[in-house]
Amino acid sequence: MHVTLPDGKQLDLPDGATALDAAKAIGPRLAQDALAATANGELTDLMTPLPDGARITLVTKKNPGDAAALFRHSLSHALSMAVGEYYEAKGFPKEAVKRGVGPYIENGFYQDFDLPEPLREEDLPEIEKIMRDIIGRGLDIVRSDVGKQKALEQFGYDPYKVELISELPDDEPITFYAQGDYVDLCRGPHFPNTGKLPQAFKLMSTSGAYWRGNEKNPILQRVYGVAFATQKELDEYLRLLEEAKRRDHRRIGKEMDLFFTSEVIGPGLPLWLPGGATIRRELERFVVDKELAQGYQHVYTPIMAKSELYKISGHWDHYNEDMFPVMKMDEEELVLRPMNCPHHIQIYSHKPHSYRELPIKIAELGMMHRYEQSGQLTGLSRVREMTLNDAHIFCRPDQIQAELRAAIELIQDCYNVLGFTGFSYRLSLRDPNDTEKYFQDDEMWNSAEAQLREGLGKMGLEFYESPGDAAFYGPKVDIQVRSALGKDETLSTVQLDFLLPQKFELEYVAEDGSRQRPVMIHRGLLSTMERMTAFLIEQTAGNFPLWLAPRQVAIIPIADRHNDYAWELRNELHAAGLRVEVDDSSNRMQAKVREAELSRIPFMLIVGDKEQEAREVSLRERTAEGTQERKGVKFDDLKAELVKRRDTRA
RNA sequence: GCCGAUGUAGCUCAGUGGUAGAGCAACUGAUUCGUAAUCAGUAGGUCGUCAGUUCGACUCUGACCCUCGGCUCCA
Repeated sequence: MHVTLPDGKQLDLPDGATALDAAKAIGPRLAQDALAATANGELTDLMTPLPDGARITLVTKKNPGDAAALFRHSLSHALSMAVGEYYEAKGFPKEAVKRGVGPYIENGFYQDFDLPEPLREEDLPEIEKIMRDIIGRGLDIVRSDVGKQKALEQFGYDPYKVELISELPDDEPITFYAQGDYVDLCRGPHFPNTGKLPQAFKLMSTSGAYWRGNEKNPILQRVYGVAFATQKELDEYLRLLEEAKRRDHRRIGKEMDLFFTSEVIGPGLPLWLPGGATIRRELERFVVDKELAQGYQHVYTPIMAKSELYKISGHWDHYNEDMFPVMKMDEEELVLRPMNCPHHIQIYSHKPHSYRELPIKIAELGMMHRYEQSGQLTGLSRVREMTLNDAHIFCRPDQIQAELRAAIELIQDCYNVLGFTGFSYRLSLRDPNDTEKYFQDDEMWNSAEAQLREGLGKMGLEFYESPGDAAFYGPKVDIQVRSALGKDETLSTVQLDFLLPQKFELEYVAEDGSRQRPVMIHRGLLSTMERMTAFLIEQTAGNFPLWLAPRQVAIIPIADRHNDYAWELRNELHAAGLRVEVDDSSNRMQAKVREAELSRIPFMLIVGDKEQEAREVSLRERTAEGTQERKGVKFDDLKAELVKRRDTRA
């Protein structure tokens, strides 16, 4: 056989040769340095026979390519081996430790175990020590092929391995990887020797995980680790985690007195304190004004309805279990609404409509309730009562494209003001094989999906398709916004729906007097007020722009004799609608500055003798670049500037 | 919901069976100060809830509740 090297040279090798053989043929130095290889662009290891005629490259420290995937995977084996030794040292037989899967993941790896006694977090440093020892031992990682029968015998004690092996084809050899006396079923690829694994890893946490992700299966204990090629990268990653903690909206929400939950009121039911309520009110004003300007009509509809309504819409079939249980009143069954659309549909069908009226855009800050699983609740981002910035556009089929464009442009416009720059468009389609989730009407789906694709194309937007992410009633354009921590979150969505108008038999009178069926576009802009607020807190780390800041201006008199002047300025700013306070405590000015900084108040007006005399202030402003000081600023100019900044939401 | 961890003053946390402590915040007094902490004093807790063990429980046991991490990456 032969292989082709990156420089185009051909290398003749004996049949069944591995990448290590190839490296040896090139030179002993390379054979020493090689960590892995690629064959025809795919990552493989040094122990696996190469396909004849493959184009190969060798992975080394200097040419690492995707080596991280390999060493993370090999580290999960080291973890697996270490846990085995840990329990053996405790006196358990080797067979007492059973193993689920142990793949590499983004930034690291995990391994699932079924253990004779649970592993606690404080055991992790000890396990980590054994792992480092295993690396130190410099064990060769050896690949071997075994027949299915023999594999079943070897792992007879481990029901999970037996299950996995049983599902493999009978006639193909089954691959094992061994290091020292530890052997595991694995398709690889792996590093050639434990001694080449990086030491820049850390075991992070343990948790429960169902065998094969199915909650009907037994629960295994999962150990998570992170791993990088260099200590520097690991440190950087750990720093990022610290940063995430620092920005966590639950932490900042507490520090800034924005919201809380009460055990007496119930989990997932947040209470908005005055500060959080201010942010929310500003956001609501902002978005409602935008919508009104775009021809949306705002309504209020009840937060409950007869369960019958959701049976018609189809929500009942799909989300029954995620709704609060029905309340029986007299002869009626009521539910808290999990969605606003059926209510807006009632508004539409309240009276007949002419084609001339369309599009009709019904909007609401609509409160909804969903019975989220208790383990899913988090701060403001996953709650059981939420207010959705929701709208439903009822239009003629010939208006779809214009309405799609208008909806997406409105979203872009709002993102611009909110300072969201990193976002992408996801076209969420149905999974045609999932007959359970999606209503069955190929023609309707094809047509709706084609309309969305056309709309995105016409706007020249880049997008990616995601089958299986559509709503049960139709496909959608989801706008994924990159969070401060680099995770994509779906905030806005535009969904095309031919189904609900049919289910509720919606109509309009066409030009020729015939009855026609309108199309619905479901449009979420700012998501729920809860989620958007959480997102903004993390985005800004609590350092809100002036218009959103719960506390906008702090006036700091240097000594008591400046208090009157401070209050005079405060009253003027307050009259101009700014959220302003005077710190007339007996603290020293430095302490007052510190208090205002810690409270994340964007503007501090410091006033002493000089300022008072000239009706000036000394300004300390928090900017993206850091603290900025401006001395001798005319108060009237500053007031105009603040009002302007607030009004333009700059 | 499931696995694991956690719960002590408003906040951050200490306290390994003998009636609970610190710093910050609060309150009182003194201080009047030029861009991130002035000093002194006072007050503040049915130690998540309920039961049990014990002469005695914040501490040990059990149940429940809240919160946190995970259950999405599949040999």
